[in-house]
Amino acid sequence: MNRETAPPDALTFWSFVDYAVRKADQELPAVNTDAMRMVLTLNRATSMVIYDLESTVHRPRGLTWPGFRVIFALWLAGPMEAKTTAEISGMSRAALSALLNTLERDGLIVRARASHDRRALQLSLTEEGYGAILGGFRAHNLRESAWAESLEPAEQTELVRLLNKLMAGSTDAKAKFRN
Amino acid sequence: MNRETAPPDALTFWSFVDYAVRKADQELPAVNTDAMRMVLTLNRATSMVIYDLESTVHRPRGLTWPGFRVIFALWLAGPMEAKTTAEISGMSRAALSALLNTLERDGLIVRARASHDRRALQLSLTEEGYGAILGGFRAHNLRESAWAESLEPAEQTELVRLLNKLMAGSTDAKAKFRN
DNA sequence: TCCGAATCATCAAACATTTGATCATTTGAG
DNA sequence: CTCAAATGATCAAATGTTTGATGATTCGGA
Repeated sequence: MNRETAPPDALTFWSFVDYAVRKADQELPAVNTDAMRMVLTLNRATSMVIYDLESTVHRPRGLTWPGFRVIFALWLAGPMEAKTTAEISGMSRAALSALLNTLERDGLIVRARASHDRRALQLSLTEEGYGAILGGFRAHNLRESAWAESLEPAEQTELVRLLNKLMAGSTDAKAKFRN
Repeated sequence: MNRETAPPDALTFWSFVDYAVRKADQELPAVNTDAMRMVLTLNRATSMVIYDLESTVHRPRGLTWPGFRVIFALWLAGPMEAKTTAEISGMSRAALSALLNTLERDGLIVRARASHDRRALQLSLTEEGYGAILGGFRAHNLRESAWAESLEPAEQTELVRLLNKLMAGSTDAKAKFRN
């Protein structure tokens, strides 16, 4: 890797992945450039979609993206233990704990001790929380649809299949999971 | 949507997408379930990969995931203006500003005023920053490779193609971009 | 039954991100 | 040339995440 090489004239968000892969391939021995490209691209595509959804749909309605995920899970799967909520919405128990402070303060959810186990926490939506998701989900799904229209139906299916296969392989990859 | 329906016996990280899509389809009119499934799956797959890379490779070496992204960009594309760094690493100028405080304090990067425009900031890696990325990138790419092995080579290529097509469609989707 | 181990939740400190405001510098129209 | 508008960077306040520690409750083997 030549530390003095100047960047190309127009290094932009769009050209960076190609540039990075080419440069790493030239300068480093034994780089798996396909894997590098896959992870870089996956990261970027997701960031774009999430940023769009959060900034156009949820923040204007008073929810952050993580807040939406939790309310969404509670809306779909009904009252449940906090441990389950954390798992299905893909966050650590500690992160959920902090997030619940905001959601509870805003009157969207209610915390209650579980009857069968006084360590456990039972979460449920308030009327206001129910209303928040009702209002937001339509707009959310419309923007999801706009993104999905970039791909043919068969391509959408294939993308989902590939992502699921990638996730399923995490066991073989000995990937680390959240708490 | 039935607000009283109890969640299934075993609602887990793995079963949630199927459950959510089925439930929404049953209970709501006119939901685009394919788009819903695509965005949910994209989000989950990316979270898994990034969490694994951050927690097994970068945090143990003293870098956060965003910190790595910035050092990585500077390593590959050489000294550059902060504005460019923010753009290619997918963060807002304000977020980069805060992140640079940490990286500068840790002695990994140097801030300097650009000569041609005294408003602009020129970023470059220090010796220590250069060493940090040299040590970490190998491990990073090895884990990327482990993830990529879940897919056949042709599937990796196809996944990247579909993600790029998705991103390219953001213009038609009138997606909102970062600052 | 008792007590150590496991489990559930929260806390604390450090860090990163968002939006919106502010300050310094540069640009460009008149 | 002048001054308002645009641009680059930072700041401020609120929020969410991470890791590691601490409390409370339950479980399970001796």
